[in-house]
Amino acid sequence: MTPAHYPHQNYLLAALPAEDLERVSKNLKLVELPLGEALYESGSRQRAVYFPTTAIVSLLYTLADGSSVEIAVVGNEGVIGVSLFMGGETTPSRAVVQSAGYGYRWSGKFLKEEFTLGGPMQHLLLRYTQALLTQMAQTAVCNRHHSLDQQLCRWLLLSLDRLVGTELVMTQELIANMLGVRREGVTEAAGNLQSAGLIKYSRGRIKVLDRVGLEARTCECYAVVKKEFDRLLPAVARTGFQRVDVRSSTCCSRAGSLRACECAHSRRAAWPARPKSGT
Amino acid sequence: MTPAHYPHQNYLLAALPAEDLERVSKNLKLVELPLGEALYESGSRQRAVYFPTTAIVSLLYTLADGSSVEIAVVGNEGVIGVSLFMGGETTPSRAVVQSAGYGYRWSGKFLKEEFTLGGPMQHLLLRYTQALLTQMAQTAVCNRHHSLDQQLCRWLLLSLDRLVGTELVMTQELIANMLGVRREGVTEAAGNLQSAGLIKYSRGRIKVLDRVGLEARTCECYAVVKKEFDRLLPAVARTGFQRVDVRSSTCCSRAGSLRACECAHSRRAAWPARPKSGT
DNA sequence: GAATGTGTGTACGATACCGCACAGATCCGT
DNA sequence: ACGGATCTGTGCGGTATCGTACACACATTC
Repeated sequence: MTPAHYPHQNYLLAALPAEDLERVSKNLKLVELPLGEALYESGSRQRAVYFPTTAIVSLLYTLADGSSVEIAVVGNEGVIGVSLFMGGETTPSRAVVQSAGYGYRWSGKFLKEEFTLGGPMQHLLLRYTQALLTQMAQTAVCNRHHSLDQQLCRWLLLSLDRLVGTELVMTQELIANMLGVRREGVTEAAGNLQSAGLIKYSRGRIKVLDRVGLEARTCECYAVVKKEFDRLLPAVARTGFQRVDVRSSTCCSRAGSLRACECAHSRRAAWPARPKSGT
Repeated sequence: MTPAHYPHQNYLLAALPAEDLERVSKNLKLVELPLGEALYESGSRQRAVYFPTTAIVSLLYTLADGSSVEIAVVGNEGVIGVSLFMGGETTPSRAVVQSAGYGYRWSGKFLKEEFTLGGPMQHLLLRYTQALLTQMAQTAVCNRHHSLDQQLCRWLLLSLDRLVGTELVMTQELIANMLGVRREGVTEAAGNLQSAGLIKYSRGRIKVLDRVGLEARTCECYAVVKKEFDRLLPAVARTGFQRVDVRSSTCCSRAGSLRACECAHSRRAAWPARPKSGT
């Protein structure tokens, strides 16, 4: 069971028109992204962008005292390294693989060439960046106003949306680093969710039992971010999917939204894994 | 004493090469931006971008329960309405004038035309957007990790950098809304700063007495954001200033950085008002 | 100079999270 | 089976901020 890899497992790449994807694909290189690997460090010059397919990457900021906070999370809906096309070349934050998997590496040289064409790729990258902007803004909001319980729900949902299945491999210690809180705080919050029957925790594995329950318990921040991603990057199923070997069946063709169907034939219908229930 | 207004009072516009600024200026419209005016509301379609000259604008997010948080602050170093060229047209946040003044309005139609040219204006707008990204990220960090005292210092400094002079007109109530805390909390924090001799407070007027002291007392977030703005938008003095009636004197010509000189001839050397002392 | 409104200072219990310390539980290599 | 490492649970005092309530200071108007 060695799963095949395709560029269109990343939604941004999948959203490209056929000819653009073909041109771009020539320079994409499939890379493994092991847990903990840093795709770039604070202030270091970035040489390439990464389009995750099965990996999840956190954008982290590390403070002078060593503590850290997650600024945003990127999975197969996005790209790591926006500063390359935004023009800054570096950022003060780091990008660390939070969940091991694969992704496509695209050299900065080719990226910039493609970007200056002003075509669909530029358009997609900029819209994605706006979505990222929203995610960061909402992280700021959430950090200020919401309880750790709520933030943990939000974080679980954001991760879940970028994964296959309902299990995440992640210690409480790591989650604490992401959320910028104590490990004990996460233990307590996770305990609350577990008693409520929403998740099942065991030594670095979190099984989500009741996604709808999580959505009910989280703050508005999750929905705001998700809605904005859906709004800004809606064209995926229309433009990309049907051309590359995923047959357009009824459930998929009606998409017009990043929201994927849950039917079995889709190699990755993970982001988002399900329609949002509440709002 | 009616001060004259020029597009190049905004640093982004000032950074444009002569011919570009000339072309762009034709469609710029000077507008007054009174305190409290909303340049756009959450989710509403934006029709134009604004380049503040003397006004300061806050990007605010308002929660379902009515409380609000400032996501970022924009003055004469930037532009309001990035979603217009990023492609989203709207954002979940609002833009509210925090300090009355003037700015230039640029219709979305002309903006998009100019943007697609891929020239200096596109370049500048994207780099500015990256700086904005950093500011938002750092706001998230700060909200998580730093004390209200520190955050107030950061906020005062960010505002001060975008103003002429050392006095801000702003009630504690409003500051509390920006920082997303109670008004009483601001009273206490401001009291601390006042006892320390750093500021003087009186009924909606804050006079900054010791800027260096504020910088010493604030968290690293301020310096990170400022440094990133300086790094991303350094070319102002080189490209823009010398052509438009500000003579390039020794102190200004060596700039190569947004950091303006403090000599008297500069119409607005307010952002940043002074070299940062610490770090 | 009295009345009203707006802005600021203070007080006090409640609470969420912190920092630390340590115990129990599970996993892994030998 | 054992020992060590890693992960999770719990307890406790400390602290920053919250929510609420209210008194005071200053400005404007009549």
